[in-house]
Amino acid sequence: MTRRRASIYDVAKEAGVSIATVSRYFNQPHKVGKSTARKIKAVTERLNYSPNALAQGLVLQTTRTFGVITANITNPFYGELVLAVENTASEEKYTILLGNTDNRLDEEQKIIHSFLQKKVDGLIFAGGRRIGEQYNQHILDAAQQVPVVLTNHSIAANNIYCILSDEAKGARLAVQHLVDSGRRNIAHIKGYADSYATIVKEDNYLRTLHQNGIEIRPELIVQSATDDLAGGFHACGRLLDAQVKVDAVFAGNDLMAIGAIKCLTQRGYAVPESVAVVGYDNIDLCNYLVPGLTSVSQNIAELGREAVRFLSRVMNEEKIEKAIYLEPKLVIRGSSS
Amino acid sequence: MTRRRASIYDVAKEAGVSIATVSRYFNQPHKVGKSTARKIKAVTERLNYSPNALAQGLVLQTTRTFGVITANITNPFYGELVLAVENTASEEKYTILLGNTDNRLDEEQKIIHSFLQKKVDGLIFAGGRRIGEQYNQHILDAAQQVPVVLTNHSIAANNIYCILSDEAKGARLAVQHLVDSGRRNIAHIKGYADSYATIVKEDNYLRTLHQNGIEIRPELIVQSATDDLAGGFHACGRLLDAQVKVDAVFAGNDLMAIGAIKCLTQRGYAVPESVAVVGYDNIDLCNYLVPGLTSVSQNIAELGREAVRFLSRVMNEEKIEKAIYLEPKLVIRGSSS
DNA sequence: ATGAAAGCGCTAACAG
DNA sequence: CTGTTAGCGCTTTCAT
Repeated sequence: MTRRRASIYDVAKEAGVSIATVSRYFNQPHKVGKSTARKIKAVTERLNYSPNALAQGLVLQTTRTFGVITANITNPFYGELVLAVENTASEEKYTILLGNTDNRLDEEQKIIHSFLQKKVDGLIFAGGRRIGEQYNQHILDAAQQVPVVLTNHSIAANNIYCILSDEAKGARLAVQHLVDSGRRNIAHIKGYADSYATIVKEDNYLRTLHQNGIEIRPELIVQSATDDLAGGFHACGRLLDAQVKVDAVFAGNDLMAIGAIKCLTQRGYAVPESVAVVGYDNIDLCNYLVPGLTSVSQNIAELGREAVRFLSRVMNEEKIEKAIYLEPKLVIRGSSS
Repeated sequence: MTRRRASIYDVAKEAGVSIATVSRYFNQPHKVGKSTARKIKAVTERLNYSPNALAQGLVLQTTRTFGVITANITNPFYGELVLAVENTASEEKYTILLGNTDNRLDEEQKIIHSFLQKKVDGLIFAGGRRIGEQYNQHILDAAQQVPVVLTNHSIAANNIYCILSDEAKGARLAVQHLVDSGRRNIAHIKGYADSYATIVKEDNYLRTLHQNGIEIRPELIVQSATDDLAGGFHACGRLLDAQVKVDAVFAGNDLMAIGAIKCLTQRGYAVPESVAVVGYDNIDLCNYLVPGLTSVSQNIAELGREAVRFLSRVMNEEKIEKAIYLEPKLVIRGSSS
């Protein structure tokens, strides 16, 4: 049923040449005689031969495989990111191993370990990272063995490359927009407390309010248990339970924003009339919600493309910068105007 | 910077034993003496050694890697499916390679080829497959080498296993629900014309109308160019342009339904008051839309889990059925009542 | 309980 | 232009 595939020996024997010549036929065709090449080609096709990547990997010390580690692939933000990564990788003849951490450190460690054992040529951490030494150590360890790319997270170390969209600016754009629309009671739904992105966003939420001379009210900042639909929904519920005056919500990402809108609507608040909502990430879905969701665009496709580029340039031993920055952009839709 | 990792030889030398013993320590620990084991353990930790999976794969003829091929990972349906697959695979110590075909046959072929070359132990096709011989041939070829699992698509052949949710029944549930709610002008937005799922759904849409004595009007069936948000939006636009009387829409999947709702709302139709909308897949998002989206549930998590189970049971040479069926379930929400 | 050696499939000197 | 051979890192008989 699953019979052994032809090996390079089978091809060599059938074609009446040595395995070295067969190998050359695939890797340095110009070094093979015309007629020999023809023979090998014929046999290759007849036997449906193609080189065993495991054996190649063993001798070449490269697998043309990248490991992609994501927090939650069901979040379209990561879906779009992984898509871009896969597409770019595929163009450059790389393949990707996908791991999902579910935001759990032990899972992440297991995945890294298994990817390294499988000899990936590089690792891409697709966002969602936490801050704190314990979260960095195994990244640093991994970087001892393969180049590592971090998206929206920064660790300064050898062999670690970062792609940062300026989330500080993004958060300011979002909050300033709400202020400019006349909102003064702007709540903030935060993602994971110890995530880099969360801290930056909250910081700039506070900063922007302050700059506009708006009083900061701690009760307007709610922590979401998870950074997804359910998280946003429940966080918003707690906000409203507290009976504070709210006329706008800035959520840490689009899913939480959508969850918040659901909650607001259920409780009779009109969006955007009584409460304006702004999300973050600008996933494709924002365009198709009713009303459309105002959000901060991260240029997800470019994020993914650059992640792969970093790695493949390291592979090619090109000289490269340690980090690049992508500009965020506010996209205004119906949920806030 | 990326220095060579310790090999089994390094460990053997440091521990003063042969490589065979080190290998046994990892694979058949009971065959290794207590004190020898202690020595090896110490060296292993000091050298941070772990076996090279490439070399293991080469000799063991198994990689503990499955290839997962998806049409469009940004669709949360596939996201949730891949999540379930990844989780289950991880539990069973497997790792997954992810490929995205973007619904293109040539891409699919390239991915299959590359996965087989990397010696995956099995292949999972996560939905979105087309009908037609040219779409089946390379699946059949692949099944010559590794077990193949198809979700929501059926090919009867050796080494191919199918997980089918009864989409015929699902479609009937959806349409019957609309009929029962008093709708008589039920439109259908179809996905890719040559996809198995599309054909089954349209067929049962027609059948259900017929059984209820409702006249079938071909102009109520619109073909979407892509089975995503934009596709649903534009297909619905064409439907409305035609000025036909419509009081309900059954879309081939949730994304198309969401796109349709956006279109309807933009043009002043109230959902569900003037037009009811039902989707398919019941992605998590359905719960959080305003109004909630009525949809047919596929039990995505079970779909993914079973896919991996099939493969791992084949690996363990267990006897297994060729196909299993999952029951669909209608989940009624605000978009239709 | 342990070691020697063959072999998994391939690439890259090196020699001719 | 082509063949021989060592070696990538590992598992597994077969001896001892």
